[in-house]
Amino acid sequence: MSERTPEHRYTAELAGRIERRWQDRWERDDTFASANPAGPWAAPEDPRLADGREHRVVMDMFPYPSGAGMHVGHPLGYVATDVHARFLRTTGANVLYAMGFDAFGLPAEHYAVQTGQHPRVTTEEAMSTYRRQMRMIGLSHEPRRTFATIDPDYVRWTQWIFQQIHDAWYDPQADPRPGSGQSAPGRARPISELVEEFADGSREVPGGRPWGELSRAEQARVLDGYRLAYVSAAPVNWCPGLGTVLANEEVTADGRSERGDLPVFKRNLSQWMMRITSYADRLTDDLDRLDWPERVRLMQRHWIGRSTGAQVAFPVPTTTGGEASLEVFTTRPDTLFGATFMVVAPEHPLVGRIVPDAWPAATKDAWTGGAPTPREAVTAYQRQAAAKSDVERQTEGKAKSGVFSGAWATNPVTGAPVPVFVADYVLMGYGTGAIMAVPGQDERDWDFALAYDLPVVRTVQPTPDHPEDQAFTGEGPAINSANDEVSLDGLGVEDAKERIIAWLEQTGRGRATVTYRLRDWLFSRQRYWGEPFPVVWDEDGVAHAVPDDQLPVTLPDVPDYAPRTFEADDADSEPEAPLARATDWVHTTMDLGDGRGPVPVRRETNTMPNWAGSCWYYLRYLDPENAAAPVDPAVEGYWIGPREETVPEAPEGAVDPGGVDLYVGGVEHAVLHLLYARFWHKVLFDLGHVSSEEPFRRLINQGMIEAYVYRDARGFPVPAAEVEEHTSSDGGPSTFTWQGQPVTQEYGKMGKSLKNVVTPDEMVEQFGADTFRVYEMSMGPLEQYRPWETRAVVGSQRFLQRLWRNVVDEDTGEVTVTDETPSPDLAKALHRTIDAVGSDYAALRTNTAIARMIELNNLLTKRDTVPRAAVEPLVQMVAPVAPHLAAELWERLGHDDLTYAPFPQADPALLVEDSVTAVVQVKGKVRDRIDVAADISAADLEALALGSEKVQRFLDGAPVRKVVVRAPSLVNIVV
RNA sequence: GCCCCCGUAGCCCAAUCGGCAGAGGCAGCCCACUUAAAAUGGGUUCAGUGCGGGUUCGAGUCCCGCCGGGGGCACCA
Repeated sequence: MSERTPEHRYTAELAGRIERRWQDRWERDDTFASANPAGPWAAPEDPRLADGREHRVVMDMFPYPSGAGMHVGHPLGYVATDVHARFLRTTGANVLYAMGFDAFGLPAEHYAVQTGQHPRVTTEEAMSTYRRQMRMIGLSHEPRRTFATIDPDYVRWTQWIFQQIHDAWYDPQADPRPGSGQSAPGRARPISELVEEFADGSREVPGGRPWGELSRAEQARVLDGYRLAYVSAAPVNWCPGLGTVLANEEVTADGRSERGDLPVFKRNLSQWMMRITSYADRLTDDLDRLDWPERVRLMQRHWIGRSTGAQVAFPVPTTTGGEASLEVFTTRPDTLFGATFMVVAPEHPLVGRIVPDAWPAATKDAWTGGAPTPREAVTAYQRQAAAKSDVERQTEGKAKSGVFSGAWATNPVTGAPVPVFVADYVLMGYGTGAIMAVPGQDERDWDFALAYDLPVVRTVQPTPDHPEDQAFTGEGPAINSANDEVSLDGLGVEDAKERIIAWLEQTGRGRATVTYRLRDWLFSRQRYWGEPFPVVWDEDGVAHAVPDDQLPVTLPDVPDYAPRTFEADDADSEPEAPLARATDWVHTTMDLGDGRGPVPVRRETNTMPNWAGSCWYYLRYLDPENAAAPVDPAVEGYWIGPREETVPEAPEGAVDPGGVDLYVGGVEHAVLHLLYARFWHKVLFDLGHVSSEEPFRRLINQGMIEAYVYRDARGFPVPAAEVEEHTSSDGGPSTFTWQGQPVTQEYGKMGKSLKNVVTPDEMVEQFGADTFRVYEMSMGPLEQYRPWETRAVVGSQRFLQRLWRNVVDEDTGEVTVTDETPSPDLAKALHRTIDAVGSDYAALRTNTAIARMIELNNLLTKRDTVPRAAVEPLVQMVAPVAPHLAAELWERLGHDDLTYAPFPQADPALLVEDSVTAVVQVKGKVRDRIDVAADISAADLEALALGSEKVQRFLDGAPVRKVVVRAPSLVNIVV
């Protein structure tokens, strides 16, 4: 700083002093504490809980604290929610704004392995960096509501919720809970109610034997078929390079791990699953009742992938002389007459029972794969398919391979024999794992029919211009679709579907059905740094919940917490849980409360995925110190219970699902965290623990702040901060150099390896936190991606400096405002600004709010004196974005804390104009402007416009055909 | 291949219902202050809205077709 800088100029240095002072004061005074109506913090006398006062829960997706700390992109959403929370406090609402940490997970474990420290130590360090940075930029989180997912008290309730889910089953016939907005039956119920129904015979036990005759282990196995959290040996995604199994949502389309980009293999492993598929309908339907970005709702709908169609039975003889029923799922039952062959997945369980000893007479050479018998052909094909990784299947593209099973099924509508093929383009995990192939109307089936010389029957009339050599997947009248009992000929696709389903149901050959792309959620991981399952196994191999008084089950210390990883493509490796190494911890005795007394047990050694902690943290913010429940029901109902009014675009008559009022976070969680959390929340709703049906009522995806990357001639990134720009004189594009060498510019993410990271710490140091906040908020709409440009930050600093100077003399530090009454023009400008800024804040249009405030501030700057009555409301308006500066000015202006000072009210009388400038157009082009009274009548305005000299000149005597008048602003004359 | 989002000054962005293309910021240029520079203050230049059609009295905004950028899904029967 030069000695010539005025002593009281709003510099980064002064800003820093002001900011630290107010941060200390807010902390000391507990300024941002919100009021709870019940639970351990009940404060019913708090005025904010009075009738008619609003309440709002505002939150961000909590961070996963990495050792590197935040760069300027991370706090974008945090600043936006902070601005909104601060604004809402000035409207009198009880505002809950809190932040915690998502602290379990693989990166923390990796980082810990690298640094040789326990993950808890490195995680705590990272969290304290984040806390420092969040305090530094003035986020108004409520300190007493913070926690981390690794806190034992939090883990205790995560484990408790797991047990609730484990001890529940989904009854598709059960009535929804009262108050629910569900349109169809279905609800989770306690598993004890299922046991009662089995025991008293009101529900048949699968397998047919009476419940009492089943052994403990047999009963457990039956219940596993119902529990919402269960152990299954189904094929799962095994990632040897990470040493853990992964959920479908964590595997990319090309069969690699989302984290680390390593190969993933399908393996049959015994793992914990969550029965999220039971909620598929509600998870799809209830999206309509949420105020979420359309693309996120679309992504969830696609992920759940509900499709309606029919299940149809094709009879097929078995090798033992009997008859089996090969069930297929189709979305096009109207094309059943064109089903000329069938395809089953290589893993289909029926394959073993239908493959004959010898090739039947009609077998074509191309069908056998060169094998002497069907059994050999099928076995060879199965082996070949199993050895293929998903990556290989991908690279093979759409070329169809397969082999004839030797079996002929019967098309139930035509009675014709159809050959059954085994091919890997049919997936065991979708539908029934078997399809009826209709080459005439399906491209994949067409390709297969072509490759294996199979007949094609068109059952939908193609359009005249449709090529002969392609499947026709469009709409058209049915053809070739009749038997003695039913005819679809001439019907459109929808009508044909309806008629054939009716016939199938009448004759017992099939039924309408719904199928989903969504699979159950694989919930166990082979890693150390996660929540231990609150589960032990007894000597019968039965899983038991750890009794409630022994929660939380805490992580044991192990000699080596690193996951056991393997060569990335070692598909045959076996997962190995790090907790299994803590043998003293694993083998213990426990009284399971079933009358047996203490028995030897083995602890579950898998841990939960890190999604577990983020599935319910928003609930814990509401009541973080409750020792009796995850959240007091009265507290939950107050904060996030259903509202009277629905979200803006909810369907007519919908019931509001409740949930957090504003949730801001990245779109990368569209089908992971956001789907999982919705699922848990619905289970908790069904079991009566919460009154809301959804966790997040309104969601906004904040955009990402990106940055330019500069590369030298070798393509290596150079430090972006040291690059010099050279503008060209002829208006062409700029060139860039680093240390005299030419470098290229590209646009991308901010990252350490790209040498373009800018940290909030640097920005606060150079400009102050308020300037940093104003800059981030003025860059554009919250949802937008935008490039960071450090040299542009000075614009925000100038704004705050000018505001400061409008109140405080830079040389003396004296407050200079006057008590004069603002001129009518200034008063109008002020009230228009108040009106616009208020609605902009409410709608989270902070960028335009800031532009309005700059405009008003520039107006004040031009004046010789600044009236107190004009600048005080401006200080209040600026407070959400620049809270420290505003608090300081507010105090210097002679007031107390402004956190809860009511937002300025616009005087409606000052919003209306006495006169306006009306535009007169001739044929849509502006030809004149005239000042008219704001309440001028259409007829008067038209007369004025037609009388305009300029207009007459442009009309040039041409007859007027039509005059469009939009009083008082516009007239358009058409000739 | 299918689906979704976005293209407005050199750059970031405004423009409630279809009604004057410009609120705000950066950069550039000019001026003041300064021995000078920085900082600060004042002023100012700059686009007809990616391209081509259409609807309309009137289109950045609505419709159709392209082009470019970003994202999601991808043998899902």
